Amino acid sequence: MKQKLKDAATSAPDQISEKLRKDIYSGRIAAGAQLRQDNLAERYGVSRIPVREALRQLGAEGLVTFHPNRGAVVTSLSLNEVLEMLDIRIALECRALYLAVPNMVDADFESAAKILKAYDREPRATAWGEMNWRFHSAIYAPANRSKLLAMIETNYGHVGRFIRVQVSLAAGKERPQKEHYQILEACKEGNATKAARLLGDHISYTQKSLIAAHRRNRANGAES
Amino acid sequence: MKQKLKDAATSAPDQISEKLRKDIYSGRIAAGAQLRQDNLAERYGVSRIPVREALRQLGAEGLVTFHPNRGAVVTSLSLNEVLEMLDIRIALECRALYLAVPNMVDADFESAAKILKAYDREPRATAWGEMNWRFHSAIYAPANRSKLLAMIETNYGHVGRFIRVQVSLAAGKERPQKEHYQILEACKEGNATKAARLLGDHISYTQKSLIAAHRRNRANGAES
DNA sequence: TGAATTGAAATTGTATACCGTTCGGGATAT
DNA sequence: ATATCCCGAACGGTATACAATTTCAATTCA
Repeated sequence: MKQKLKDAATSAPDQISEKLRKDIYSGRIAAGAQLRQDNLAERYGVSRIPVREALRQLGAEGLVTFHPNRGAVVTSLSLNEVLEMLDIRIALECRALYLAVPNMVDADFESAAKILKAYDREPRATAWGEMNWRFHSAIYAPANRSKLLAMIETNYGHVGRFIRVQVSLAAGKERPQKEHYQILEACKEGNATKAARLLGDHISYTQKSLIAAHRRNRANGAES
Repeated sequence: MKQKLKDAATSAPDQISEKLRKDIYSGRIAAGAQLRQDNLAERYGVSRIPVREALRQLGAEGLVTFHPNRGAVVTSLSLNEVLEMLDIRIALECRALYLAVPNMVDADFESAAKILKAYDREPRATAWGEMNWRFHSAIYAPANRSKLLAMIETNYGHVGRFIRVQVSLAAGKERPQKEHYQILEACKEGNATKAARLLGDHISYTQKSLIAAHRRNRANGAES
């Protein structure tokens, strides 16, 4: 478990926060988990100082929450908060797509179509999340707005760990894929407004799936 | 210059980052300024450790930029980066307004109108920025999306220090105010789509003003 | 039996000390 | 005069040490 850091390529806090970010995004460190400074310091072979700085960074990104004198835990979001993050996804991604459409060339359509075809052939549900991101980021890339795209990626990663399990199994991939093809078609037509509207509906459907899944859990599982 | 921190209300890094944030937003610490850890530590009566943690937080928010082994400086944005931040403003604020309109009641219209009237009567250009924010945040509030609103506020604050000087003087307040009244009118009609469109045009006009101001500066001032 | 208490271990928070890098100025060489 | 080198001061980065707080279990008291 003890993994050394590369020396001096980037600063220690940055390396640590990057590793933690991945672990949190991927779900290897679950929501609500305590992040003990001593553990992390020993794992990365450093003192607690750079660990604390990494945690502060992640705190500012919203990935971890600080409790005064009680340390940091991986942020855990309520259903309503996840729905709000999806609202933010709608805002950012629709704008990015709207700006991207006028800049798209044939190569962009082809690479996006290629991703969708691979998606069709992919049987493993665990890989769908990655393919979904590859499609979405591919159609936003022509917007050529690095800050906007960075925000989208952060937001997407953050919300991902809460929707992967429930949605990809519950909603399957048929309907999302159909919508992906429709969005790509609107892009080919050069109709930015239509593409953005379809994308909004697409993400909004995720919101509805989440709400439905939550209602189902409430009905089946224990109360609370 | 030495200002003590309140004891233990919130953590020292949080208090320090909050003060620094205000100083940067208000322009009291200019873009590009070096943030010396010793100075800040002495000013706040603490060691460099909590100062460094505060800087890391601000770094994650994009307000300061770290140069390895050379410390932190207040982030400075190019024209294109400011324009991109305004694109993000359009994305987030149009969505917030779109979600807010269906939730608005008469009291919301009245308080927004009151802000606009006070804005009309305000002669000091330095106060316009604050009034502008009061109007904008007032019409987004009924969306009842705390995370979205927090993102909007962060983004607005961040971009503010780059546009205040040039735009408020160059564009005056006549045209923005006219647009504010039009937006409020669309809200009263309950036409969320129209309100969002007008808001997008409103912010987009800021982009155009910035570009024009930049072109003017280029023409008048020194080369580079 | 159960609630309140206390004290030690665990953990966070921060000051101090030390190491490594960067930067600027002066000496030397061309 | 200009360029290069070197050294020392200044500064950033992090390990260590210590102080403060929380936690939890054992103990005491009702």
